[in-house]
Amino acid sequence: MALTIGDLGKATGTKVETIRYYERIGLLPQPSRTAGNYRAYGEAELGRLSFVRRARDLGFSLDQVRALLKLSDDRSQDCARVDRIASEHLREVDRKLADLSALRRELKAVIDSCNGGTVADCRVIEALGPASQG
Amino acid sequence: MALTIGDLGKATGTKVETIRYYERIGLLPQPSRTAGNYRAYGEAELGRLSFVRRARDLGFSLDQVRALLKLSDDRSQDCARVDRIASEHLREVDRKLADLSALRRELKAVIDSCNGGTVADCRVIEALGPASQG
DNA sequence: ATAGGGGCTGTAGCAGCTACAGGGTCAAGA
DNA sequence: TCTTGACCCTGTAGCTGCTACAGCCCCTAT
Repeated sequence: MALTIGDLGKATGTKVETIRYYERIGLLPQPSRTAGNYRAYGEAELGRLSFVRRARDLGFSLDQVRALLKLSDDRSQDCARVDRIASEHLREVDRKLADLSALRRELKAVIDSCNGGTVADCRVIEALGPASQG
Repeated sequence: MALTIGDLGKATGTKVETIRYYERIGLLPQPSRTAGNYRAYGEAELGRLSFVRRARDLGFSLDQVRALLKLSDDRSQDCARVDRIASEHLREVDRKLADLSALRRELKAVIDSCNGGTVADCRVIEALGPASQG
């Protein structure tokens, strides 16, 4: 019935080392141990790790995940605090998207300017050079 | 005429520690030194660091920058190799953009589902939970 | 002479893992 | 029963790309 760390990893798509890492930094509680000192997990731990994985997949930082876990542990708390964390994360994602697409535009322009001679005439190298800072 | 490391940093918008770091990892050559063991930079180094900065701003990894620098040093090389590095980077950027906007969509959906009760009814927490994996 | 603002080296820290080394444990097969 | 091999354990070091010290030296101005 109890899951080994390997089982838990397979069930959640998490590497064993990562699970131990999460435990070490206090994101996951220390599980009980078998006689042979193996970690033994149950449904609760599976749920918690799934939560962590899902939040990580949505791009939350480990600190944010920690905060979300804490909030989710106290079911009577105001949902607004959860919303605040998520919304701030969304704003950050939007910032990253904007930055990345600006970068993409610029990179594309540099690449497109290349007409394929030697490096001496290469627009990519030239675009990176000090003379073309502006 | 020679620039100190601080001058070079100001001229390129790079922190002094970062310049020393680039030197340590071999991205910048070791500059000559003054009698008092200060690094002394000239125009060449300024150009090289500007190149690095610009490439970094375009999201190239340090390894990619290293490769680009090597290519740009040999002006007779085929431009195609430069293009290949840049194009691969572009593809990577496109992948990241796609991932990030998928993530954004999902995150937005989770947030929008919140109607603001307690955590017990919070859709955000629920969406993160193990029951909603699919 | 001294105070400050730089410079120098070397090392440790950040996120978020990942990858060992060097051992112990456990179930299955010969 | 013994042994093989897959798994588990701890602890530590590595990855990217910096950043931030500590503890020192140098140079200029007053």
